[in-house]
Amino acid sequence: MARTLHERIRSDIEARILSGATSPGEKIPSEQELMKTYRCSRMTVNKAMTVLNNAGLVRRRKRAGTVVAERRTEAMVLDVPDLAGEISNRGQTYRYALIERLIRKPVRGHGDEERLARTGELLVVRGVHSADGQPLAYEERLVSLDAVPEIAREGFTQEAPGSWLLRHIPWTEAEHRIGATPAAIAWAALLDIPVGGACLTVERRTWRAGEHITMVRQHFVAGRYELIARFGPTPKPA
Amino acid sequence: MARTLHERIRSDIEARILSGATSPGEKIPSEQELMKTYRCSRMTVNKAMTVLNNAGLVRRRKRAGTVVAERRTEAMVLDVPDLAGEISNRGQTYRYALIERLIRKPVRGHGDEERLARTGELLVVRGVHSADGQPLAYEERLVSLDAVPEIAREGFTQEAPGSWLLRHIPWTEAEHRIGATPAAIAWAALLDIPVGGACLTVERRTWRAGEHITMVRQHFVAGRYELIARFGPTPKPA
DNA sequence: CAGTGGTCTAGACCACTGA
DNA sequence: CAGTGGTCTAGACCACTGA
Repeated sequence: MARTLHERIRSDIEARILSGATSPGEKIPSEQELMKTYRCSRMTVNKAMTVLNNAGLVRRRKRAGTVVAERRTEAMVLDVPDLAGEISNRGQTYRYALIERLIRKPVRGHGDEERLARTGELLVVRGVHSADGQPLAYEERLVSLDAVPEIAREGFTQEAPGSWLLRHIPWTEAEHRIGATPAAIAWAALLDIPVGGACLTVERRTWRAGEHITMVRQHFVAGRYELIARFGPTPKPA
Repeated sequence: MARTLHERIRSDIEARILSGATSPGEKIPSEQELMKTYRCSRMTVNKAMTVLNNAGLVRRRKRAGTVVAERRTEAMVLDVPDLAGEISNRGQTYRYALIERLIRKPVRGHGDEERLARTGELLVVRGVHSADGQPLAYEERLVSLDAVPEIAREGFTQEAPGSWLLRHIPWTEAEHRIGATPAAIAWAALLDIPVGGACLTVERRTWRAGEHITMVRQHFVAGRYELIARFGPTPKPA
C-alpha cells in the first residue's frame, strides 16, 4: 500500500490524525516543511494535502496554515450519527436507558462476535434511546475489549456506548446495512409498540485502521427516524 | 462556478458525459489534445482528469487512453439502484407488473408534485417489482414531463420507469430518505403481506443539472431487501 | 514501438491573512 | 509585510499496452 510518494505522505498524515496523535485544531507542518521532510517538490506535497482537505480531515487557510479538522462533518454522505446530539439539536430531550450490560466471551460460531473478539472478551450493551420520553430505538451493541479495553470501566447507565465511542475512539471505516424488521417479542414492549410492528433496522460495523471496534443493531420505531443521503457525480468541494 | 482552469476543464467534460453527449465506452480527447484545446500544461489537464477518474465518470488506461465509464459503479457510497439488474445479478428472475399509469396535472398544494411539474404535467406510474415470482417492492413514481417529455410515449407494461430513466436520462444529483412504514391498505395485498406489516421505505428524488426529474417512493417487504453503505476517511481509489 | 497516462521536479505568480 | 496555500508551467522519466 501507498506505493507513490504523494500517497505515502497522505497516509502518513492521515494515520497521525486518525490515531489521535494530532488533535483537532492542531497545526500540521507547512508545505515547505513537508518538502524538506520528504525531500520532494511542492506539487507532490500539495497533491497529498489536497486529498486530505477534500476528505475533510484537515482545514487549510492561507497564511494560517493547515490544521486538523474538527471531528466528522456533513461532508460524509452517510455519517455515524450521534443520536444524543441529533435529538438535542431538534430541541427534544434525549435520554438513554440501560437494559443490560455484561462482559463475556464471544459465542462460538457466531461470526460477528468472533470477528470482534479474536482473543479476548466482548462488552455487550442493550439499551433504549428516547426523545421527549417517547421510545425511539432499541439497540444491541457489541464492543471489542481487545480494541477498546478502557471501555470496560464504563457503566453506560446514563450515556449510550455509541456517544462514548464517538468521543473517545475515532473510527476510520464504517459499514451500514439498512432494512426493515417486524418488532420482536424481546424488545417490542421496550419501544411501546406491538410485536410485529414495523421498525427501521440499522446494522453498523465500524473499524479503526482496519481493526474491528464495534457492531450495533438499532431498531427504530417506524416513522420516528429517517436516514438521509445526498449525492452527486463529483464530490463537492469542502 | 468553475473559476479555475482545471475546474473548467473538469466541468466541461463532466457536462458532456452527464448530458449523454458522449456515451459509455466512447473516447475522450487525450491529455495532449486537451492541452492544445485549453492552451495549458499537462499537469492542469491531468488534475481535471484525475478528479473525473476518482469520481468514476471515466476510465483511464495507458496507451488506450481515456473513455467514458459504464453507467454508475460501486464507487458511489449510495447509488440509484437498478432493481432489474440487481435481481438478475443475484440469479433470480425479475419481473415488473404495472398497476396504473396516467398523465395528469399536479395536485395543488402538494409540494412534491408542484416542484416536479412547475408548468406542465406529470407522469404517474404505480407498479410492483418481483423476484422469482415473489413480490419485492411496490412503487409509486412521479416523472416531470417538462424535464422528460419523451417518456410520455412509454407504456411501462413490462419495464419499470426507473430502468428506462437510468438508460435514457443521466441523473446528476440524488437524495434518499430511508425509513420504515407499516404496509398500507392500498398496497399490502399487492405485496402479499398483511396490512401493517413492516416495510422498508425508500423515497428518492433525482435531478439532472439542478432540474428535478423524478420522485419515487418504494416499499420493500421487510427482510427481502437491504441498503448497504460503506465509507471511510479518504475516498477509495478506483 | 509509439502513444498514453502516472508521477515528479523546480520553478513561478498570486491572493489571502495573521503577526 | 511575510508566510501560507492555490494554481499553473514546461519540462522529465517511466510503465504500460495496443497497433
